[in-house]
Amino acid sequence: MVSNPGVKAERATPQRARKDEDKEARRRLLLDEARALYEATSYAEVKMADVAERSGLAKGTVFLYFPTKEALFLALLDDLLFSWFARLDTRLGQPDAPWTGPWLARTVAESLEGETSLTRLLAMLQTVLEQNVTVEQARRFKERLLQAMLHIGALLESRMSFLRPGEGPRVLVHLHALVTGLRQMADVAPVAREVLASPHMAPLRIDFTAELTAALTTLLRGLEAR
Amino acid sequence: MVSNPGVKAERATPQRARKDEDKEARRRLLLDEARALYEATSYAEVKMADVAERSGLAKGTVFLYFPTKEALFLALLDDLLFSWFARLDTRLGQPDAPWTGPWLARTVAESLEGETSLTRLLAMLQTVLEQNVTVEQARRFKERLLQAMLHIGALLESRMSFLRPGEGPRVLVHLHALVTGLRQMADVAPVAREVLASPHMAPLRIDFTAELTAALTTLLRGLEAR
DNA sequence: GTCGTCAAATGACTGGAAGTCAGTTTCCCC
DNA sequence: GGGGAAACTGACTTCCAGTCATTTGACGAC
Repeated sequence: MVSNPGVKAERATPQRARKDEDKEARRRLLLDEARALYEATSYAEVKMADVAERSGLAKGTVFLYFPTKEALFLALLDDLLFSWFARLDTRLGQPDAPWTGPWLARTVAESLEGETSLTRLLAMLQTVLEQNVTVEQARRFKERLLQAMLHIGALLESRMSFLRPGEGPRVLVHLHALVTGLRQMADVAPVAREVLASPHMAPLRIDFTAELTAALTTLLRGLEAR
Repeated sequence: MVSNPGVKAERATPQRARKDEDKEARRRLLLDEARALYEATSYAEVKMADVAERSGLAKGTVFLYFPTKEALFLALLDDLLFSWFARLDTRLGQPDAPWTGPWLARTVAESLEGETSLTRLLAMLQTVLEQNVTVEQARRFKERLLQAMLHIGALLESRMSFLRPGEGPRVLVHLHALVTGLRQMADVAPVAREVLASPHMAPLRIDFTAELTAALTTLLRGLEAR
């Protein structure tokens, strides 16, 4: 790779990332390429060598930035999850928000609409991603997750009067469970997709957004009706 | 392995399983050993070679009974799931059953109490187990799952008057989602267990049975309160 | 400008597990 | 008791995550 002397590259990352800034850019590049591959296939089908190739780097280099494949994908999940939390936070902050159960359910479900990568990764968090990762990385992730859940949980409690103290985060735990579980059922392996195509299988075909909205609405109604 | 001529073995499986009956016994043996290993460790840590060794067979033999590791564990899940369905069915058939929401929630949650293997496997169904399995095996599994859900779903509808037509199976879908999601959160990787031990992490520590009972009760109350 | 240094990058190599298959052995039936 | 079908075996292949000795480019010192 030879730099072109005629054109002044605009903040192109050099061949060697020495500054923290460039390292960060390289890290991002790897996450983006990993995500692109993951969206096109599945976790098992994404090879570290492919991530490297797409990024224009050698395989060994990927392992300088992420010690294991699981660490790479946990970092990706981290990224997607907390940027989603931030977006949800913004949406919930709208001044004209009605704060009814159905509204909240719809808002949450819709905010997860294009977030397939996020919810798919979330469904693998404990069974796959946390299996081969340093305690430190796991801690940082859980710590941030806790922060976010306490923050949003407190917001829920302050706005929805039927929630008792401590129930905000709890609702989020149930939400997390529903998201994880419904994504599993909705986002089905190619093999199973074929199987589910036949008409009588309809009850097992899940529309993620619709089902999440329904379940969450019901759950909130159940809390309100005590 | 030499058979002892002095003792007449009681229905011992011969070295070669030629009768269907003996093949079935061998299949069971493999499933049991796989389960034992899985309960002691995790999916990734169970090696096909270990399953073979524990069963007193060669590695190649395991692959005569199950074409892939995923197929072996999907068969195990199949076993556990449908025997659980049968037990649940029995429990629900008790003549003195009160058929209230909280009762149903408790009954279901309690029936899943010692079933950690079942729920752990369920949480991996789509993300891992269906990834490397024949269409045929996937079809048989889904087909049986559908049967069971329609059966139990119909039972729920007939006993709980607030359920509208078609909502029985739907409740089961949400139940499945909750089970899957809560098991993920409750049954945590060793790394994460250490992380979650600190006191301020309490909101992220989940008691599976308690949380499932709570969520399911709320969900049913929400349906009743329409 | 160029030279020395050192961290970044490389890619051939290792280890380990799933899955294969040609050869071996058992046991059923004639 | 012997012939043959098929169950079983385990060395071998393949594939991929992860390693590490070596190479190379960026940058500061002069």
